[in-house]
Amino acid sequence: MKGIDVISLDNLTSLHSSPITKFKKKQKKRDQMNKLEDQMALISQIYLGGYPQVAPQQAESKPRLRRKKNKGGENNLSKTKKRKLSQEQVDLLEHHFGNEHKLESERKDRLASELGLDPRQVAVWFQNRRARWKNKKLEEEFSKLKSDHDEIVLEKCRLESEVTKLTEKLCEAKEEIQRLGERVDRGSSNSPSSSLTMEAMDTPFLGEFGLEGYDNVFYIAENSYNNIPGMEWMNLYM
DNA sequence: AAATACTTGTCATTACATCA
DNA sequence: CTGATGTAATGACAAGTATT
Repeated sequence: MKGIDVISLDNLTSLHSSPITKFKKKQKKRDQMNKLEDQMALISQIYLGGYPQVAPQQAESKPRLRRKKNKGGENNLSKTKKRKLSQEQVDLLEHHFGNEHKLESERKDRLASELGLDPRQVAVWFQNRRARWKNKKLEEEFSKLKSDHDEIVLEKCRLESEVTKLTEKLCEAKEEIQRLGERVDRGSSNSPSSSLTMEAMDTPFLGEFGLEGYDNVFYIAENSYNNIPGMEWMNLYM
């Protein structure tokens, strides 16, 4: 039953166009009804035998049979014949698809008669072509996202190794500060008033670890080093 | 305004054609 | 012959619009 709906609807839809006046629409409606009557005749013909809905050019080659939902099964007469479009037909369709992916019914009819195909075939071709185009776009989008992702993962690895290196450097710096502190403490054990403070350590000290110009880095509120991972030790000197 | 009918598009699926 | 692949065709459904 559905197949028949499609057949009759097809000829109705082939007459439809979106932006047209009401008058034209009414006229088209009348034409549609006339066509529908023709279709009813065609449908009864189909029911009586065969499926003669074949485009002019295809008529003498292979008759197209109507497809049945139940595959195989009781009657083998209902086997669909699918006809491959010729290269010229495909080329022209591709050309039109390149210009515009949507197919207005006027263009569909024009193309169909130009190609010697059923308007329904042209519509179906465009539908399938749009689906293929969409798939291709999705694939392209996917591969682009994937390469972006791979790039980001690489960058993450790079940053992680940099963090590791800097952490190591920081440990070394801590140890060095510790050593210096102990040395100063030992040397000045007789004069407690001159213990080592951050004030006493100016840029040349920082420069020892390649931190020239980073004086401001240490302009942090008292005790706030607790909030910085790996910097808690700084509070010892604040 | 609501119900109904119709059109058209998308999506998933089926079935045929072709090729390795 | 057979399985994989491409694609024409089908059917279900949704959304938009016209009609009653």
